[in-house]
Amino acid sequence: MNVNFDMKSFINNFENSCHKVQKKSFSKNEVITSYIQKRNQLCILTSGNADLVRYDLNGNRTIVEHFSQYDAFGEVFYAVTTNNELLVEAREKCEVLFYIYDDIRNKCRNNCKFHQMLAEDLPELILNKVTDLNMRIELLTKRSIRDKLLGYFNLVSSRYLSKSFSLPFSLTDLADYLSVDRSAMMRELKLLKEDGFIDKTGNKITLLYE
Amino acid sequence: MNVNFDMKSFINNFENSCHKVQKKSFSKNEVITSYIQKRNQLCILTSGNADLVRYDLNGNRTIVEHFSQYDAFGEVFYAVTTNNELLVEAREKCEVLFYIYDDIRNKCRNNCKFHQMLAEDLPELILNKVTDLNMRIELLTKRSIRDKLLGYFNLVSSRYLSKSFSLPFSLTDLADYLSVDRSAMMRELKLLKEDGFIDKTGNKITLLYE
DNA sequence: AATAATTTGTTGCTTTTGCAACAGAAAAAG
DNA sequence: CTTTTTCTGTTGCAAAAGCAACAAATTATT
Repeated sequence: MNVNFDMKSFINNFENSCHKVQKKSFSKNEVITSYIQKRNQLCILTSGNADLVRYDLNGNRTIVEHFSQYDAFGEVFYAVTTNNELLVEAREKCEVLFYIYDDIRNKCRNNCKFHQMLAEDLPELILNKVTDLNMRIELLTKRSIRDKLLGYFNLVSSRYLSKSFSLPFSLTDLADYLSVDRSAMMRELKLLKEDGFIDKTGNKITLLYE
Repeated sequence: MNVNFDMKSFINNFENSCHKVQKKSFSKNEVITSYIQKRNQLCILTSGNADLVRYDLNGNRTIVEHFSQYDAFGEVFYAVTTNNELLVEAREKCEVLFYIYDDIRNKCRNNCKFHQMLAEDLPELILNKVTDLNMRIELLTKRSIRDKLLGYFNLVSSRYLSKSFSLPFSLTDLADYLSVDRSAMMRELKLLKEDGFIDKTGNKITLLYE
């Protein structure tokens, strides 16, 4: 199974091959889409970055997923079971392809290349999503803020193949992503520094262990 | 998109159409499979129930997923990124179909009905898995034990279409599933009773709100 | 360049959660 | 049927996390 599905070349080759696919631009903090109603929509972020965010009744914000270039999102990947608000918000200027589907598995009526390829590669696309979700679950099941932070840093570190990296979002957002209190997280970051596990300057982290 | 993929009739119709598919039995507490090595394996639980369990370095046990009849599992659904032990353990006597694949998207070399159908329905199967994972994430992002319990009870309640239901696993296991300390969870269950939110006799729960 | 808005960093206090330990109930094994 | 094992329910205490509030720094906006 090809786990290295190349969204970039897919987009470049087929983006314009179907007139049903719409491209839209969003500026910072705009809502790209919501998962409240049932929309048969698959979205691909072609530039910028965005978050899938949930606001619960207590006013807590959770960053459910973070999207960067060529990530796919939409209700295809998320059968809505909750009564909470689920929004995709642009973190910066974003370009997004919207693909409205009839039946995700079949080609669209126009029989265009875009849909044909997408239908073919969808299982893989979804499997990648599953991998992300599983990593997220692994993080969230860690019992302490310290373990969540270290778990997250390890992930980012192995993704960038480096012990030094910049966080893809602000510390405020990181707390919402790890689902912990921001000030408690800041305290733990300080302790991690004091205990010699990490170095931290702004949002640049260096892992000092292993 | 047909979200009601019927695994039961799929199994009944095609189980014996491919000699590559193996059926094995397991007794309570036996390890059905592990996710340590890369095995090209998709498993379907045809009877009994089992858990995907992770043991971390601190000795904490987490129930990552709970499987009952006709649930599918295996590394297809879980690109292993962790260095922790990931096991599927039988909770009771289980029967499991093992399907070793070459390429999940293509038919097997024998061109049998089983693989043909499975390849066709796989996207749907995976989407169901994604839904489960998202529900799990929603539970885990809740900030307190109380909210995790209520969130979980709501899920089970809506699945059984009843305010009264038996928990699918023991309270010890529930704590490992919600990723919280058992005694703290027991305390919170008692408080939920005292505060009139739930009724509880053994592992039978009744929701008293709404 | 000046002002407004957001994010970071910090702290004291409160609440929640985890840990350890144990007795009784229930379930499994012999 | 008896013994052993696991699970439930409970508690006191310790540790961790959440909350609230604020100043300083950074980043956007006009």
